[in-house]
Amino acid sequence: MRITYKGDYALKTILGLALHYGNSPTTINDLARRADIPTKFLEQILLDLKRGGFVESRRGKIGGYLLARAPSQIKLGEVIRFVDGPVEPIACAGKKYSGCNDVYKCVFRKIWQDVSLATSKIIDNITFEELAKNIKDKGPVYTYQI
Amino acid sequence: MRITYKGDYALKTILGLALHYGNSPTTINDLARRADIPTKFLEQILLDLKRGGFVESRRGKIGGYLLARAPSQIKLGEVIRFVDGPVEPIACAGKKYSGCNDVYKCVFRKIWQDVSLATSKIIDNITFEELAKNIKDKGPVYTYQI
DNA sequence: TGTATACTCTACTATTATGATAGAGATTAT
DNA sequence: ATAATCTCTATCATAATAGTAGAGTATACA
Repeated sequence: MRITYKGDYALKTILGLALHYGNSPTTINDLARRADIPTKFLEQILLDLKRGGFVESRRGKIGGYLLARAPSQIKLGEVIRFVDGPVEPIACAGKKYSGCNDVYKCVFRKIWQDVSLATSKIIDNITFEELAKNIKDKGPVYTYQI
Repeated sequence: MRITYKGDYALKTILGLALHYGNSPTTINDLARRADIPTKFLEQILLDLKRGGFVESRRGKIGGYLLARAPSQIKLGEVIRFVDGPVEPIACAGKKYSGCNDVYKCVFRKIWQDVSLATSKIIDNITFEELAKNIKDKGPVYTYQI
């Protein structure tokens, strides 16, 4: 797994929305400013996240973005996989892979699968509700660093 | 962590040499043919591995490559890190990182560090001696698929 | 001492991914 | 109407990846 800037921005943005969950929509500009993300880049990322079913949008005045689901229903791993692709360090570790002559004899494949599993156990076991709680526990929301 | 072709080739090559440990040098051509690696690409990789202290070379007729250390003294993780870089999924998970305003408040950093640690525990806990043994246990050496 | 074999070194190239930027268009509250 | 806001497509610069090419150097052996 490698987290790109795009992935990093996506996670920070979802967290930003999670901290605002239940309230009015947040604008792209606000989200970009708070997490220090180039606005036009974030536009594209948010469109992606919308297509992925993670966020919803409202157009026009008082428009902005909202989470499409409760923070407790969004796992870290889901977002990462959607934005940055599979967590496997190499394609041959994937379940469906069959590119080698004899995958059963490859001693490395098992290791990459172990790594993938260990990674998944971590990222699929934490939701944005917990992440938001961690932030809130650290101090007033207006000072958070995401 | 992402394993590139270069990394994959490097690992397979070290394993190929581990299977031949104690014998005469193996030529680039042999290594390339056995693991289905483009010869000229493997040349460069082997020069890298030599600079990294993983292999030694003999020039001229009956020349070729040898492991610089016993397979039991070469860990998988060492080779991966040398060829493909740090295992951290994002730079901010590194020990020395200090790029953010306040890394202590970033809820993601801890997660990436957990992932890095879980990955390291796997790849730093297996040597090429064990990998070679796995191969040998699967059948005659001349049929191995690395 | 010549020559075949094999490693060494530097340069070059094609393709793709990444990280953006630009600008025109569509929607909506007031 | 109009200002604020999201939407969509195109474009671009840079770096990484995965090679390829070719001339040069060292060595065993006849």
